[in-house]
Amino acid sequence: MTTMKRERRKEAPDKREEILNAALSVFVEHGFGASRMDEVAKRAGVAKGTIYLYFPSKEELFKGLIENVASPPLEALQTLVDTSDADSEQLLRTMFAFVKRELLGTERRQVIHLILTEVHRFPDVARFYYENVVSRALGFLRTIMERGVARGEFRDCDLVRFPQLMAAPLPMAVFWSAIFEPFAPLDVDRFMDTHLDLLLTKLKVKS
Amino acid sequence: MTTMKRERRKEAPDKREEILNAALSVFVEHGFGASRMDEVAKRAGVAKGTIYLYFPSKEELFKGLIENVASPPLEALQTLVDTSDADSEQLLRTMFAFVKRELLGTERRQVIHLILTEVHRFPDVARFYYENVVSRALGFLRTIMERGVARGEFRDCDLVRFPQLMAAPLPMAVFWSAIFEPFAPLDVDRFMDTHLDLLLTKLKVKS
Amino acid sequence: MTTMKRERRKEAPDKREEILNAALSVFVEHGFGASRMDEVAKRAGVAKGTIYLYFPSKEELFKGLIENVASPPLEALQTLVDTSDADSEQLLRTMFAFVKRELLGTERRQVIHLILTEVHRFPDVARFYYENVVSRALGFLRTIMERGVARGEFRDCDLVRFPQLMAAPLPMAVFWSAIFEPFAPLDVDRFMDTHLDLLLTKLKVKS
Amino acid sequence: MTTMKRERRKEAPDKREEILNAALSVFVEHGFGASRMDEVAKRAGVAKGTIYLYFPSKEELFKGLIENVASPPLEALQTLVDTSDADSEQLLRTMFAFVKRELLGTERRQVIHLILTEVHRFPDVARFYYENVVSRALGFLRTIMERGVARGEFRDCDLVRFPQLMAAPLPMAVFWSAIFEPFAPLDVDRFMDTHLDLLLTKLKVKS
DNA sequence: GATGAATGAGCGTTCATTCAT
DNA sequence: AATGAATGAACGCTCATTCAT
Repeated sequence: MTTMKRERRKEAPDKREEILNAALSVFVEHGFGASRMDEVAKRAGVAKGTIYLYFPSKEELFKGLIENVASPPLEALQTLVDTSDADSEQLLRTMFAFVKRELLGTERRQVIHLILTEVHRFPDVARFYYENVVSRALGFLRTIMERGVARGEFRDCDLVRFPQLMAAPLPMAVFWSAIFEPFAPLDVDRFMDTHLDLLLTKLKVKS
Repeated sequence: MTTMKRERRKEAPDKREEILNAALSVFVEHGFGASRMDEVAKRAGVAKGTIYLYFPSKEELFKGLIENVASPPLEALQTLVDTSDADSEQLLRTMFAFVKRELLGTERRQVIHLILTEVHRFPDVARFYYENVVSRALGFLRTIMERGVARGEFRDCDLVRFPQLMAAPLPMAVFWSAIFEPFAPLDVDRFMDTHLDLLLTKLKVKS
Repeated sequence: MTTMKRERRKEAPDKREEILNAALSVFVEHGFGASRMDEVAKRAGVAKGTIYLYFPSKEELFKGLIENVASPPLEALQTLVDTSDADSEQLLRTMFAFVKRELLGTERRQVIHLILTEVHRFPDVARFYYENVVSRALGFLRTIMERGVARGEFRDCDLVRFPQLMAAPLPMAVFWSAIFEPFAPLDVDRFMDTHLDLLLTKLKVKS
Repeated sequence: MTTMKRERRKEAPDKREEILNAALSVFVEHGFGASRMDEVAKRAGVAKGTIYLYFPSKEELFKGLIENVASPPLEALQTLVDTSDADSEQLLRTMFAFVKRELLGTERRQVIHLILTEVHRFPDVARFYYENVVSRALGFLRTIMERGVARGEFRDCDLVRFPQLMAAPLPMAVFWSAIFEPFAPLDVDRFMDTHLDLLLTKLKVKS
């Protein structure tokens, strides 16, 4: 009856979002298969059935989670690639900085690990992830390279056909952090920098 | 009933080994969570209960299995690195050929995938793996590079400090094959060649 | 808010009736157990909660519904039996024609099926049904027969004591249609005609 | 250690049979849909999972139950029809006596009711029931009639084409017993006798 | 009265593990 | 040692019912 009666309402943090956050933490902690909807519900502060008002199944919840986590950085990258007027080297440097900061430097790193370890048993999700995330991200890399070649800033080489090679340190870093970090830490920043240097050495050499 | 006690062990084609082999194939096919002890038993040709005479639980079976599958390729690499009298570039090329043929070109690729996807749930296995497999393999790479630099064949660069970078395409290729192959195939051989070319461009440039 | 109290009831096209109609169609389609209140609400054009303003539970909704669906055909039969001046055979033929046309030839067939399959779970509905529907309908048959015997048109036989026998093809036809129709269709019209012929053969034989 | 240690073993009443009996009593009591596997297990004196060692699903358990209940009388009828050397009227009388005694006079009556009320939601089971029970039983009736006609004992009439008509009192009796028995009992024996008389009146008249 | 988001008990099914033989 | 029938806890999902608005 007082004005504070329901603190929840003040924030009204979108129940869907709450569920996604809860799912994120539970899935990251236990993996998708070992996570129980009961626990997602408990952490989200809702009843089990409520989850199913927002997501038709556990698998769709997983998809929603992927989308939720991947969208902001993808949009940011899209904007970067579309609007930057820097030269290609600078653009690539900016992109690597972004990946270090936004992907490897946040909990998103764990989500990538989650996806990579769980997705193979759900072909449906795998396809979704490929089409909505992976191919878009690789497309950005390919665009940068093709543009660099067209402008005469980059050398034309097989890297253009294998953007996966430019992205290869990402899974390595993600897995290393998730598995070996406690006893064999990796300086992810310098690791990425070294890779960037490797790429630029190739791309900038006059052929 | 008692005088036969010793002979029995001789005849048995090592039931423990049979179970481990069966487990390997089942786990590779379905992953840890989705594998059923029933199927392991069936493939091993034993009763379900028998597995529990050799391994106290499904987890221990997995651990026992995973600690036993990396030795042969490592021995081959050890020999290669120790005995080759080729120049450093040639040695690196031989090593890449070996990885393409023995790791990525066989079912071992799926074993690597299995390990990468499941090992984070077994920290002690992770440690075992790091110490006995990963650090040894990375050590080979580091050795080749250091030797190359010492001989003046390779340029001294940060790659020496990040052998993980030379190995980064391995997890990428393994995951790509396991997850996206059906709808976005990757030419793993050319993928690895391109990476090798990338490395050599860096290592061979006169600074 | 209060002066409108009476008018509301006038405008509303009897929401209770809407719900009952919706419930009838849903229950007929799926049976009691498989019917969802959600769908009843949707077909009635009301919110789920609204149903509970008119019926305290799904069971009571079903009971309210089932007690209200048998009257019109009974009134028609009542009129038929009371006013017809045809001879007894003709009256019986008219009655069978009515049953074929009005019960077996319309969706009412499915309503009968619904009642027969679900009523055993609601003993008070069963009693209501016996007293208000079944015994009345059987009474018509008995009346026709007794009158036929009294007039010397029908032979006096045990059929008079078992009007259920004259009605027995009804449940058979209803169930056959509901269960076996797709792979073993029954020509219900000729089925009923054959039964009528059977009855008349008995009733008209000079003893 | 004593000889009585496990009384269970003495009877060893076939766990599958125990489960079927339990299922019979539970399904008859609550209907198929409302029955819980938990309760079947409890009444069978086994764990829930044990049921699934014998039946792959609740629906298959239902099928097993139907088969189990229907087989013995069907075999008996088969033998009767195949081996009897009585005349057709006598054979029909024997058959009706059998139905009265073995179907309507035992718990099988309730199983028939169960099937008729539940089967329409499981097209699979419906087909199974039609093919394994209904069409066989109707086949017996048709055989008797055709044989009777061929021998000149029965009149050739539409009854031959509608054996369902000869069986029509069965669902009527089953439902009456299940629904109205408490307040309007039906003398099922005389009911069936009257029907038989009705049939014979038709079949024996010289056309 | 009317709404519909939220609830949570309930169910069929699975499968790692046990244990009497 | 070896078996495999039996166990029962666990889980994803449903849906009748409630209740704050």
